[in-house]
Amino acid sequence: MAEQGQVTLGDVARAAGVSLATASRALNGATQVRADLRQRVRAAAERLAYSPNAHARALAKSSNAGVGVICHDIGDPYFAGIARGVMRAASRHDLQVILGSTFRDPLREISYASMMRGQRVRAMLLVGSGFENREWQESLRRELDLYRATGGRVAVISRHRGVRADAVLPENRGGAAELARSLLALGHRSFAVLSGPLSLTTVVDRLAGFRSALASWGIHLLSTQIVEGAFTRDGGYEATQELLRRGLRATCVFASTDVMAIGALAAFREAGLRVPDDVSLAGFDDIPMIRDLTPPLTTVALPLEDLGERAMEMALLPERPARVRVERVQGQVVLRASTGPPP
Amino acid sequence: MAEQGQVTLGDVARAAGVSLATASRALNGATQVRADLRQRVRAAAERLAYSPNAHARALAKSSNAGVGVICHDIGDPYFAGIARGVMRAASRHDLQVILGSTFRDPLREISYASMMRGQRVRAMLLVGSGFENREWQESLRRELDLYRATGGRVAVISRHRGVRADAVLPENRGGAAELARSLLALGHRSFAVLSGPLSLTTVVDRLAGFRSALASWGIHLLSTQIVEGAFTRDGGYEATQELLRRGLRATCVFASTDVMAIGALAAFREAGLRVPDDVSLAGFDDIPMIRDLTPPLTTVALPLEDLGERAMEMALLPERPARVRVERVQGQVVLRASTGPPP
DNA sequence: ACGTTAGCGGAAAGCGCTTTCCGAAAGCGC
DNA sequence: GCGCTTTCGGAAAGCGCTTTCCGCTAACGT
Repeated sequence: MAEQGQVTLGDVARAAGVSLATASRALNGATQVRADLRQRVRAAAERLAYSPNAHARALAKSSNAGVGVICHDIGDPYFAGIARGVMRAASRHDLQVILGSTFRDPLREISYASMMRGQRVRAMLLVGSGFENREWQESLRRELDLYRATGGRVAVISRHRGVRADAVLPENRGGAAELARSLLALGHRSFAVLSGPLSLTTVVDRLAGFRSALASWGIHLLSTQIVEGAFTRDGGYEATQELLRRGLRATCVFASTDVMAIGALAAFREAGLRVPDDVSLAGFDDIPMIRDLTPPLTTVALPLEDLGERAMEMALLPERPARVRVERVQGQVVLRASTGPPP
Repeated sequence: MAEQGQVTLGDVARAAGVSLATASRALNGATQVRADLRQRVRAAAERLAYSPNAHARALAKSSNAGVGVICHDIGDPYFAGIARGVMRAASRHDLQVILGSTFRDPLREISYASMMRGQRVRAMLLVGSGFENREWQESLRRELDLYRATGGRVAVISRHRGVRADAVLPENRGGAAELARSLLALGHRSFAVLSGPLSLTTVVDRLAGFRSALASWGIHLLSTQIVEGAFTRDGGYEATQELLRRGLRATCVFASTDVMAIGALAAFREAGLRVPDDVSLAGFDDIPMIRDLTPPLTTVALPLEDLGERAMEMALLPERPARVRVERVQGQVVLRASTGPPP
């Protein structure tokens, strides 16, 4: 109980009058120990407020009861939703979660990965689209390869050209295409896109899917009608303002993510444009809050919490099979009041 | 590079042709090592893709470069915002973050705390109101005392009767009182409250503050006009429905948190009540999204990200002083369009 | 009642790293 | 040029736990 004092297994053993080895076995319950002894050890441990040193244990067993999770921004509802699923899964497996939030800095992503490798985490989860930059992809891939070489498991959610790993992949292309078809069915023939940073694969895929669906109707996106913005509410807001400055030549706007769409909604409102009467607006992800906007936002729904749970489970599966596993997750188009027929 | 192979400091030392001790010093840079040797060691480490085993290091130094953070629900925007601040601070100090999400289960809270004690984290951060249950408080307090007895530091955000720890305390009472005064100033004289679970100190404080401000105007809350609900959007939604069933006898409704207020807004809309024309609505916290609701929500703004950063910094301060430190954080009443004069 | 087998508990060898303690080598003054 | 101080690098002792290896006791069969 002293400031410096750490109660060790040895102390417990002594207090219980057994050997160190017996104490260890009694507490971990693997091998047989006489019931009364086990009881005595347990009691001693309790009495001394013994707390096994996780590092010593990890070192001795050369395995660790932790997993690492790296995301772009834990404050973003998209990641927060996924993180919730991850926590659930981890808790089921009695694994602690080490969290990294890169704030979209690729360097930080790599440094987190490296730190987690040093921690010898059981598995690593990369959440969110990777960076399109070859150099970083390369660094990250190297880091992950090293990690796997020592038996680590890697899974990713939605991403990462250049990283060969088990993956839970939202159908970004397919979802966006499906959304485009729904919008076409509403009668829209001219579109604009508020795109996230085109350095992210997710963004590229969603744009590609959307575009290809339009193309098969012979509709092309004007380059002036694609505005790139940050992956945030304000990014969407500003991109929309830019779009309006350029002159909106579309009856329907697709934002790469719901978060951006929220910003767009605000910008439209400020500009005096009514959604969906003057312009329709759709997003992607189905983060919880958008149901409560006015109007509620049309989107492609992703089961965020599931995504997290499934990726975690996947990373925890027994042995790495020869081929990477890929679980594709369909997005579900949800038409809400933010989209309607063109004016 | 083999499946099992872990590159150790010994391997690096051998490859560099120096002793193990020298290798350690060369890499950590504390003591003097000849420049050329250090270079050789660095090169060898690089070549072998050496990754220091964090557990071995933690064990040897008996100190760990991690902090633990326990919150109720990482998926909740309130915690997500705080978590963002925490991550920033931790990243500044090169500390890894172990995250626990209790999903409002006190048992899980205690088990996280205990696990983090086992991890010998440098500091522990408890985020979110504590449970009002004496028994849990007691268990948690014991766990934390044990943790501190071995030199651990604890800080809390917003909470925890029974836990004596450095704290960042949002002025829940004061903020709610201030809000009440603003609402009174708008002309309201009859109020209803959508309260979160009364087992949480935060909720109790906010209710008390609100109530006391009313009391000084001689206004009392009818017990039928206080409805308890879960701390979620749906909790707010259902509590509002219950309130309507009981008969709304108020011109203004105060929800303990913004998240609940969002549910309330939906429920009012469904019931055909216009906000703020028929009823005014206010929340607490100022989570980002409520600015974009229709109408934008009046609330008491808390600097969420700051809260996280400050608590983290506080927990990391050099030595524990004799008295616990307390930083009080004022909430700022932000009047938005969800409140107006009574009908 | 004796030999055999099974099973329990103790001693000890690590797990990979840090760090103290020392001896050796190098640099300095007079 | 000799003795002394100063550095620098190596050997070794842990950090707290798990686990193998073994000796011992107890239980069983005939």
